[in-house]
Amino acid sequence: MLEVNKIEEQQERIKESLKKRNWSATKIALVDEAIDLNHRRKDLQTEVDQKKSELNNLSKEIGNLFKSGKKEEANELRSKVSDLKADADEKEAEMNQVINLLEDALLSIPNTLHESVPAGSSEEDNEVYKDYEGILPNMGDQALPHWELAEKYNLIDFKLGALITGSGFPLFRGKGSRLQRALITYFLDEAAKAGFEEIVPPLLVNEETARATGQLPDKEGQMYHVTEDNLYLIPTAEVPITNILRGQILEETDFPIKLTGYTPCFRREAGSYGADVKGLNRVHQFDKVEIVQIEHPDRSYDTLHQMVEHVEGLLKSLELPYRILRLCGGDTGFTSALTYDFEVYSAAQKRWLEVSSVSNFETFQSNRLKLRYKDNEGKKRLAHTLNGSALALARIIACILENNQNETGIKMPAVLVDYLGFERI
RNA sequence: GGAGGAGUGGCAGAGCUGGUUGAAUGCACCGGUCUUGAAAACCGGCGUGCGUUAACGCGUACCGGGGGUUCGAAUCCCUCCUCCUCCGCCA
Repeated sequence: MLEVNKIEEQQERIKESLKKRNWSATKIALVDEAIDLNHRRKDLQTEVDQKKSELNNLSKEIGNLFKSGKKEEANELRSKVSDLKADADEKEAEMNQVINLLEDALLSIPNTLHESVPAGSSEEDNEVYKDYEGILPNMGDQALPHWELAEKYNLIDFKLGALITGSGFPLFRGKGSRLQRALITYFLDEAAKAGFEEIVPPLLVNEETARATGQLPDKEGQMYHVTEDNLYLIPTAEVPITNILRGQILEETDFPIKLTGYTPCFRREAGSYGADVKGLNRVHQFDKVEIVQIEHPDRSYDTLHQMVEHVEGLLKSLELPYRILRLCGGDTGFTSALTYDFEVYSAAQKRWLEVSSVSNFETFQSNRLKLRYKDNEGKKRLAHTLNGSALALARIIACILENNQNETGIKMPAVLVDYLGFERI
């Protein structure tokens, strides 16, 4: 959520950013509405405070009168105060109404984009920030897509997953599960080497937590909701891990805070269909190692690029063809100011699959989180939050299987061999 | 799940027969005096949000969250959450 004061100060910049996100003029008017509501809120606040002040003074007077035994006078004043009170209550109710409207308006305005974000409406307009440097593998027509390889070598059973739960819940087995576990451990080890503290967070979160990182209300329908207890299954480890810092006031020397965690991620993915959801391309449950950083505003973009490098290092070590995209305005997430996506080339499907998304949220999350730090002058300021997948497993597995296959089996990336205990499937 | 107890400022800990209590006191912290320096001692300061102000400041709200009673609530009532103790159940 953007800070109200910032909206007023930077309204032109914010409106430009909304245009980049492909917002219509009528929707952009929301910014003016928010500013207007904020003015009304301030006016009402002043009025309410005044009335309350009056009320407080009279109440004190009544107290004093009682104390000094002037009961009649006290009672007389008491009846007079009632009207004033009703008046103040009414104004306060009005103010609360305005606050709610303002809140709604603020919640529906996405983060302000970084200046480097290209304009555009959909993924077609994303900028290739770093293209693949080699020649894309050509496996020929006999190459099998990963779901066929998975069946051939008994690695993943999609039918069993569907039987037990439903489609989009793959069941890994044998060397398939082993590969899964090897990747998780490898990614966590690499994150640890890069200085990230490992976290095992809860997989269900409450409403407040989901709100603080911006999943609510924006992605309400994307999360599985346990209504009985009003808890949500996490769509990413970002949610519980970033919330670790909720409400904290940091010292400048605490930066950077680097956290990582492996969790399964649950996503309803309502509305997806076709080739997009075939095999591991898009599933309701997948595993992911997430990296989260809390940074000083002056350094958050350097940090973003370090995180990009970290992810890049992982993909290089796995010997997968990858490219990096800078997301355009229309494709950048609601909460993000700048997002880099990583895609790996799935050689049998002959398509790029997204495996990581690295974002700087600037103060958009920390405003909701109330995550601040004391600057040199002792003033409290909002910190910047960042996160990235490092990495999301399902599609990585799809690519490893497809890209490394030949007639006799599938070769495992060298960095995984020690974790796996075998070189080939 | 059942019974009981508790949640107050960075921490500890008063207040809880409703009325200068935003909150005693101690510790911690910051500034000063003293000292060659430090410690001790002494003096002063020391929460946050919102509104207002050029600023000093002033107003308002906040004593786990929400709601209620009252002219007035940290103090009374309801409800939810969390923690502790005991019982039950259980990986």
